[in-house]
Amino acid sequence: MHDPLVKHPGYTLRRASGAMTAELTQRLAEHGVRIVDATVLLWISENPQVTASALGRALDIQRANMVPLLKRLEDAGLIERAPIDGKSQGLSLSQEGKKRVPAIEATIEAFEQDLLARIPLQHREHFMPALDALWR
Amino acid sequence: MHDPLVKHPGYTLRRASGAMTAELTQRLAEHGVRIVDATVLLWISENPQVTASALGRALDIQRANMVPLLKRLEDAGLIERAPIDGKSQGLSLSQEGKKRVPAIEATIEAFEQDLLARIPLQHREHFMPALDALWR
DNA sequence: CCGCTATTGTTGTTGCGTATAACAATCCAG
DNA sequence: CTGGATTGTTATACGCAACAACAATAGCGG
Repeated sequence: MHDPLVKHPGYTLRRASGAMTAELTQRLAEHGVRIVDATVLLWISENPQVTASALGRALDIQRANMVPLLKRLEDAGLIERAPIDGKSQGLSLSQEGKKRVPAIEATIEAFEQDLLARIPLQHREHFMPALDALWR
Repeated sequence: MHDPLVKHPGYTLRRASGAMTAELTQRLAEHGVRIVDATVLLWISENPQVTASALGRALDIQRANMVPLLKRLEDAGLIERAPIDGKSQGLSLSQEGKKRVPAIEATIEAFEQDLLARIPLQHREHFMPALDALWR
């Protein structure tokens, strides 16, 4: 069977991304969070009192899609909202959030390490710069 | 605003993949096909009389999800099915399909070129091998 | 040749991520 | 003070992938 896609960086990029996403999803499931959740939690952890809009802009998530996401994290008791003014609200980790985020962060960190480790040494250092060039 | 994700290859991979996917989606929309459609069309073009199951295995698409996909391509008059035996059917491009696939292929090829061109020269040759290591 | 297992195509349903349009309330700059 | 921009929110839709189940058929071992 002849494979017309082997040499296509676009297709390969999508496949690699899918595979990695699936694996990280599974690893994070043990903490009861999705990838997006973890990403948001990390961001809030590093930037307390961010606004939902600013968070969405930073992670390229539509304001509208932020709503159920944050509600989920709030219902899980991981984040808290505090009104900044009449229309904005600052997001921060709850006590429970602060307790659980480190483990989530460690999981992600371990994943990133494993990911890099799979790339042959001579290509490894070129990986991030190449990817960065594609969207930044 | 501090960004805790800059150095994460996993996150960057997902972002880059998303950005590229969005762009290719838009380019292919002018031909009235989605990315998956185009991928399937190319594969059928290179492997006439493939079976739906084999196609699914090659592209990692569930047999079940193949159904609406192929129906869409058939309704669009791009592919044809011919029974091989009582339970399998061979897929091939229709006349219309053969007429339109080259333009689709050219679009993809141009996209892949543009994608590679965005990667700084010194990293470019390392891109595919690195990606391949992540899922093959 | 028969029977059992594997395969094929299909249906239905679900989840996740993302996109768009619209709206009320609020902020802010001129 | 007013008008335009911003914020959070609702509702809705699309694209892709996943799972379970099923009938029909193929193909192999005995």
